[in-house]
Amino acid sequence: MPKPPTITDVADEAGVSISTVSRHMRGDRVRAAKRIDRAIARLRYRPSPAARSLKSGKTGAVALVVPDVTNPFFAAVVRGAESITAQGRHIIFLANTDESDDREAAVIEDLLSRVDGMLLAPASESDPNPQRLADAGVPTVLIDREGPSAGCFDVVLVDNYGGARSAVEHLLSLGHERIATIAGPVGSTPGRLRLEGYSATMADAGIDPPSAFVQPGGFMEHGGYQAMMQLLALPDPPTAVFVANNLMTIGALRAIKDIGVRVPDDLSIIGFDDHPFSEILDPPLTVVGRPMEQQGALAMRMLLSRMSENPGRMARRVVLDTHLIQRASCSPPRENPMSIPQGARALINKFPKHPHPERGSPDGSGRKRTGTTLERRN
Amino acid sequence: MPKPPTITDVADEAGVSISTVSRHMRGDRVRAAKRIDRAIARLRYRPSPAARSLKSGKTGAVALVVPDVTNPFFAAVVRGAESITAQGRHIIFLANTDESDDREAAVIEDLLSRVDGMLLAPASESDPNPQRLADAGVPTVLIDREGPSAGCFDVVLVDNYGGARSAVEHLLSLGHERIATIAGPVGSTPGRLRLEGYSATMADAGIDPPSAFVQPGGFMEHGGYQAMMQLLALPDPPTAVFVANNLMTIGALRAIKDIGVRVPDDLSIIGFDDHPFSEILDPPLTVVGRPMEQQGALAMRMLLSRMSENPGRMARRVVLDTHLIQRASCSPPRENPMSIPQGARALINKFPKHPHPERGSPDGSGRKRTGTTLERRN
DNA sequence: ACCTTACCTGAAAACGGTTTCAGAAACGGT
DNA sequence: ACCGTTTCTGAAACCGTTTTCAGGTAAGGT
Repeated sequence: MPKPPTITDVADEAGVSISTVSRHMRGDRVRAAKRIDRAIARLRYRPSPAARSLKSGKTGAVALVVPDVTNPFFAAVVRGAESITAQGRHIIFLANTDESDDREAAVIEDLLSRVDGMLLAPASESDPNPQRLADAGVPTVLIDREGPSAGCFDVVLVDNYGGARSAVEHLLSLGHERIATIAGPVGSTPGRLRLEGYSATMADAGIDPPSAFVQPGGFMEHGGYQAMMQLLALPDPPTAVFVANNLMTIGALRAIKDIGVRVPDDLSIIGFDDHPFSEILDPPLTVVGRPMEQQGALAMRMLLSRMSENPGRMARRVVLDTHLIQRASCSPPRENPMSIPQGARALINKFPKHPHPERGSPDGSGRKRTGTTLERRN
Repeated sequence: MPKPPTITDVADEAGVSISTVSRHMRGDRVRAAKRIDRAIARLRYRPSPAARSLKSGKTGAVALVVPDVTNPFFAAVVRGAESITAQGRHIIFLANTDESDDREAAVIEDLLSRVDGMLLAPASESDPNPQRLADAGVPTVLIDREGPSAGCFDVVLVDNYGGARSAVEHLLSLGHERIATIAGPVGSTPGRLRLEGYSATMADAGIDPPSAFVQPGGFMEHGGYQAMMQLLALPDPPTAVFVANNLMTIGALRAIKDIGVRVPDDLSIIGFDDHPFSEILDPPLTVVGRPMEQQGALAMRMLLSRMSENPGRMARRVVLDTHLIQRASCSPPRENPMSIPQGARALINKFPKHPHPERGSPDGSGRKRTGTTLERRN
């Protein structure tokens, strides 16, 4: 374990002072340039980031704080952000917050003094953490979600409202009226806006959906599962469902599969966020798509510019467009109301309002659909 | 932008020397403890990581270098690793290498002096980078892939060979003989071992598959797509395919869907690595599963212990078990050879051996299946 | 030769902590 | 009251850079 060489070693080797070496590294013209380069190469010298940032106050690092890297959307954001820093001289700290304000506070506290800037997807809109960052003077760009002090931060959003609207309008145009939604937490920007988009579009169409048609799913897979179960258990179930995020869509589709409902014959489904798998589902899933990697890349670009430019500049607010990707999970509603198989109804009733702890046992994964006896119901 | 308080400010405020403050922070008994705490709270003092690591030589950070966070497997690994450090006093640098040795070298060079340890999934087995880390004295744990100097590094693998074997044995037990595989790069540990598992199991069964039954897919989605196209174009196509990773499986399924082959009637499919979507595919996908988050968590635990314990300890090599998750994408082979629809054959021929640059145009995602009459429903 | 200007250089002072060292204060036993 | 311990303390050195400052040297004009 030979200790790494310092600038002093290089200076000695090259027969100059450390100041000269330092200047050479910075790019200044220096007489001994060649000798210094040789010394650096021979010694395999790398300047110490710690010493450097102690002196300069800059760390050369950027933090990226997201609720969950496992969510393909945030994975894409990470990738997009990373693709920008990769070319420049910044590296990325990554942290998960598990959608918790407290965890987020802890994470931020940790990262605060280690970075020159931060990309943050706040857990909720009431989250006080962005303000904390502002107080500490850390340049910050919010991703996908707005904070409580909206307007004070750079932020990169997508048109959640418009996306939801286009989804619901698509369903309306197919002739659906009994349209339900599985919504995210209203405390988060996407959760709130996608729900508002749904509600407004329904209202515009002159439809006042029953309150049970808005099911909270918490942006989690099992929440989507439960929510869909609730919808299917309704005496008068919807003919179409707009599921407001990718994870919940998986859960909802699992529920649909468990019950044996046919898509799109019995029920039309439209999700939010595309995924490679969406295309190979049967039927291929219609979704609201958005430029995910671009969202991350753009946010990182904005952060870098905010870090280098005048920091007092007005906050920028970018809203990216969504686009409807029509596949085959939506069709006109059937004339007769959908029928839920007998055995399935028992299964539905096993999932009442209260959240269940986790996804079922590992073995449950192989479960085949239940019986197929049909029972009319309205 | 009030400059953050330093230890000197705290010392002044508390009326002691900086040494005393420093000792108090470290946990030593100190008379002025209470006053110091008050000063710290009042000033919102946070010690500077830069100064700290300059003196101590420790950074409190750990690097996690993976080929691609967008791959659900690595996303899970990140999450697992993160769940371990979250409790302790380390934070994570994340970097993608895009499966390139060169990019990896650059990334590592950057990270080298900023971390106390590194978790690395090397791009290839001939990758010289782990050795570079060893030379630099950075504690390193390899994830999922072994380096050239196997045995010199701690490493957390899964039983790739056994997993592949169980997949192929499953197909054999169903009566298949014409079993093909879509393999990863043989230069990588999982690619090589999963292929070896396939080959050995076939040999044990007394079967010598034609060489065209081993299609390289490069662990990428479009590679899996092409590979499956190749297999389907064979005059005598396989009755079952073992796809050696998750991304390639998506591509393979897209190809299958595009051509209109029925699973499992025409072709049995088994993938490697489970995914929430696998369960809701039609038919649900049979896969070789493995504990992904645990793999990341375990690797991180090993790294932390290696960093704290005697660094000269023998390298540990952990191999985690895989498990077969039987769903519905495999069945006994049909008696008559599968028939490829006429129109589809033209499509197949559009994808010859040479790799195509990227996944088709963004708009291609909405493509409906080509004109075949094969409609399937159960 | 001499002075100016333009470069380039090395010594030294930061940056904000940790750690060593020697000494001061408190303590306990006689 | 004295001495030997133990516990606590502040001054100062150090970690590896960057940056300021005051020269020093070479080039250019007279």
